[in-house]
Amino acid sequence: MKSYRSFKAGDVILWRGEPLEFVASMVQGVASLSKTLEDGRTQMVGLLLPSDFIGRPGRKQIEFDVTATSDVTLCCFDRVPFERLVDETPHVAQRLMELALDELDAARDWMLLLGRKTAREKIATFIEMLARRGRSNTSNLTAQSELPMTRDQIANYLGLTLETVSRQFNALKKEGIIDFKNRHQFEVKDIIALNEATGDDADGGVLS
Amino acid sequence: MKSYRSFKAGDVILWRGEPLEFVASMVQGVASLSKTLEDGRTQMVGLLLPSDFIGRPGRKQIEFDVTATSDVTLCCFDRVPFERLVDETPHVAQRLMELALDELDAARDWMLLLGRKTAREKIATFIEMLARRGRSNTSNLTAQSELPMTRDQIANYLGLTLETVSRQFNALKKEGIIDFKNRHQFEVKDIIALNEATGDDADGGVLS
DNA sequence: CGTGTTATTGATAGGTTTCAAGTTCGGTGG
DNA sequence: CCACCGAACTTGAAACCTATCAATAACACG
Repeated sequence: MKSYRSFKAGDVILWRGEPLEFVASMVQGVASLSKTLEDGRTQMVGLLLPSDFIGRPGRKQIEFDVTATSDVTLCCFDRVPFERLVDETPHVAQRLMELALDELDAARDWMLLLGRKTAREKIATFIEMLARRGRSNTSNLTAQSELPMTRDQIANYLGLTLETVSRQFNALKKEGIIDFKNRHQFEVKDIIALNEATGDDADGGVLS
Repeated sequence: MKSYRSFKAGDVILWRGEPLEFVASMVQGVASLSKTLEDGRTQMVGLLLPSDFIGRPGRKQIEFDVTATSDVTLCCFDRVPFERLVDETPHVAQRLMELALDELDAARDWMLLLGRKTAREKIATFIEMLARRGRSNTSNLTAQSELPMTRDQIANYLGLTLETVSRQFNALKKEGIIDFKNRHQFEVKDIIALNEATGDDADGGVLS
């Protein structure tokens, strides 16, 4: 009933519409949920990080593709016994509800970003999000952080083109707000300015 | 524990961050969920129609404003007894989970629209959505439908400006795809063309 | 019938995309 | 170990779409 499965960067984990035979928990790596228009334009509609959950009780299929962004390891459970577990354990059902509501909040934040933010604001928001994670609270927010995707994937996440992503990264670098150790390691040099560049309300209670 | 409350078009039903004292079910009218950036740009992140539910078990506040788009009547329940009900009735908890997952799917469709669709595609998608509702299945999709919001509200829903909304409506009218009886009553004259204008995959199984 | 709100229409400006070269980087095989 | 090769990224110029600004028109309500 429980098993581990691995995927290499770029592998498709689940296709849209495919019958859902298992649910899973992310063990390591980054995966993305994405939707595609008829002519090939795509938009990521979610990001899966370690400890995130794939699958939904009561649904036999999903409306988006799930793709491994980096190498991914999943801990999978057969769907049928899992659903029995959910039915019998109110605590588990409640936890799944929590997760769904968290995802919904995240989706709505992203809708604001996609619909109303400029390219610069989108990039700043994305960087701030990455920098905030890992270094979960007080400790120095200005340390090295990992950029876990290519420019093209970032563009699909932010509703931009890869060229615009590249330009905005380098603009922020030129202004001394961030710096790159290499293409996938960056450091925030000026959190205040970064936060101002997001277009959001001041600090969100994280800055001193 | 149960009561009815009315709001006039434009009234704010709930402010972001306000402690949530009740949950509610929409009885009549249209309400919208929206988020606002520091400088006033706003984006609707959801639409509430009759029978939709407001509130989330286990959460004491919400991360967006809820505003009455038209005159609205709500059927309200005090939060505390409602949560007791949810805890004690697995069937209700399950139903709420369903609703949350439906909202999540809708939010993700909207992310694709906001991130990747052109103004024309956004308008076409919006119109098709309105036309599909009410007339829930087979019966003539090409009847009068109601436009339940102002151009400005539509713009905030689609991530556009009101001028662009107006121009795209009139472009589709000029092409004979839709027609307006007045500013808030329209008719779809050519569903095929409308569907093609959405940018989505063919028909979604609704056309013959 | 005014009067204010909502919608249309036009002209212009601006931000992103698109198209097109280059460049850097990491890995691979000679 | 180094040269090469392809993928990922950067950079530039032009085109295009949408926003912005501004004026007019249509509508709804008293």
